[in-house]
Amino acid sequence: VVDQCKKWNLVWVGKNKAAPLEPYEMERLLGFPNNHTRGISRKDRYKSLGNSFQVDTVAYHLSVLKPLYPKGINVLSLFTGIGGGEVALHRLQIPMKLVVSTSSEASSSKSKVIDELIGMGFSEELVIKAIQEHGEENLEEITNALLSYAEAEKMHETENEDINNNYFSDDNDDVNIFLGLSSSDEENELNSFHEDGRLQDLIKMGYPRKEASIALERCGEIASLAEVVDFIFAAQMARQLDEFWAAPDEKEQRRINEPPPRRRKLNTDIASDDELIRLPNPMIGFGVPKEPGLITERPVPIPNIALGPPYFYYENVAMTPKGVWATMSSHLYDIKPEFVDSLYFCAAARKRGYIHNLPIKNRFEIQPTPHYTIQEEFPLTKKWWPAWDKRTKLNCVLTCIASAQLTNKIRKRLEKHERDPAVQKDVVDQCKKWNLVWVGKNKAAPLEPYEMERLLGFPNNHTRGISRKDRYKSLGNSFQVDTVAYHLSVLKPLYPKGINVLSLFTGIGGGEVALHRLQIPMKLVVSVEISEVNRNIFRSFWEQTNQRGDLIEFRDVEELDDHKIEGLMDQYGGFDLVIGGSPCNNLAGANRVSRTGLEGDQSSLFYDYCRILEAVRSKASRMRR
DNA sequence: CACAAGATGAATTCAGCG
DNA sequence: CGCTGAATTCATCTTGTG
Repeated sequence: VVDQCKKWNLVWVGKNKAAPLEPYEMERLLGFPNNHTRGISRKDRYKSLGNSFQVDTVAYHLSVLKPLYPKGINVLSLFTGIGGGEVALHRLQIPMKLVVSTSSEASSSKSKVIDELIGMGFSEELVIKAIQEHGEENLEEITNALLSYAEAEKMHETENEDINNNYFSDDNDDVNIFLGLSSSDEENELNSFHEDGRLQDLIKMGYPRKEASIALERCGEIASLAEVVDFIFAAQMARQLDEFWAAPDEKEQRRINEPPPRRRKLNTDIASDDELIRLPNPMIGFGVPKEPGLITERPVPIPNIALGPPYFYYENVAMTPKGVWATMSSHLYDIKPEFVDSLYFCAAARKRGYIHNLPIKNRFEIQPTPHYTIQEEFPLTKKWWPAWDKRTKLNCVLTCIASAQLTNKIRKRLEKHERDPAVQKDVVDQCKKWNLVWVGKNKAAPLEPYEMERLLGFPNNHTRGISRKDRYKSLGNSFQVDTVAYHLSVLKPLYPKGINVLSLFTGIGGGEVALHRLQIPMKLVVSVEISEVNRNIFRSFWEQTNQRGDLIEFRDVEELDDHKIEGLMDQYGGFDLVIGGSPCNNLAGANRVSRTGLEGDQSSLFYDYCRILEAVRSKASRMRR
């Protein structure tokens, strides 16, 4: 195994889980700023990074230039690549008055060269001006033009200061003052990225050790100190607000679940009127933290037959074909679904319906809470976010992402017509459609898997070790952990000693992660999941978090017949929670091919959820007798 | 075989308005 | 109440490449 690890340069990212480096990790190893190569295909990122300088080494050699050229240097950069030399000079704080860059890769490097010119030490206005005057095709003329500009540029030397300091993180002015560190100290600080170091600093700054270490765990090791501080601060704010909302006034609560007091028009549809379930607006279910409209009693009480325990929790997409939720509700004891949009819990929308028989009083959030806006969740994007892109929330995380070509197209369009409102609107539309974030000048890129993990409330690297495509698919199909945890939080006081969980369609274990983060011990988890990669991820999580309970895995819901269920319940004393979200393939709006409704090939597995739930409930009632 | 890229709309909701 | 346009959406399939 070690031989293989050496051969392929693997690192250990989980129990028995060795994975190749991610592009952003290579960037760090080679001394590049975060996201330096982002916006091109993964393959190209590896290729470019593999062909690049190690910045610290080169910088060591180049450092002798610093006293020689206090006012800056002119650079002719051959075979520039991703600009390792320029990055080295930049980090040495040697001003680059001029960079003329050439590259042997003609086709793909043109815009890359332009990016270098802009990103490294050159005034962006000048580069844009040169491009506009000479067309982006003619590299020679552009560089000539820049040469002549350079003369004029000599006058104001210190102009470029604000382009600097995009290393590793965001605008950390506040933290800087707070820590009382000089900027060079801080750079070393951030550069070392030592976990203990960051923890020590946080404690020194007066944060409780536990809070600090939770925040570190949640933010992940690539987060800067500033990000972590931000995170803790937001969590503290959230707690205060939580206390504020803990005593809700019972008056203004009627606008929640489908209030229409009068009958609608006479209508001959088969499944209309009572059958038709309308989505609430705003989609806050029985209430969400930090928003008005919290209620503590269900408007429609749970039928006696469905009262828990055992409790159950069913989830699926909110926007289904018509009548689907009415059908699902009718098969789940006529309980009205609770529709919640996860944008009230994190920085991304996720409209989902939940049918459950849990109490809804005294819910609480898990700490620390995620950030509520894109720019706070991903501070690195703040620097590049155009003023005309008004988004503060992302759209729903799906199973597919945009190609790197789209990033390229967007950049080229913006380099030409940055100020054209029509182009801006078109770009924003594309960004919304593909859920892009700004990671560089004119550079809008899709989210990385680890960023999706953060958005959805999973620990860093939760899905690591499988192919990128599978990571996106598994994450797109998952719960938003904070949302689910908010609903499940009522179980905590009920089961201080832990619970037995039957987890259907486990996926990557969103429900279990929620329980884990609620610190509700899981004495037993019986998990059913068809996909092998997902089972591996979940088992990894189980081992990594040192769970003491038993984990029993099944592949298919078909395997779980009444006999097996009763056997398990006899052996372990029954289940306390049945949790799962059945496949949404045939219900989801993004499906152009087989959106065939609840009776579709995969989505019809909903009926297996019902069958198994009923088996569990009837056995439980017999066990009580 | 794995993966990246590209092509492939419709169902549903909602705000706004007459 | 009906209309219109805009916005959103836990995706699938084929093809080319290495």
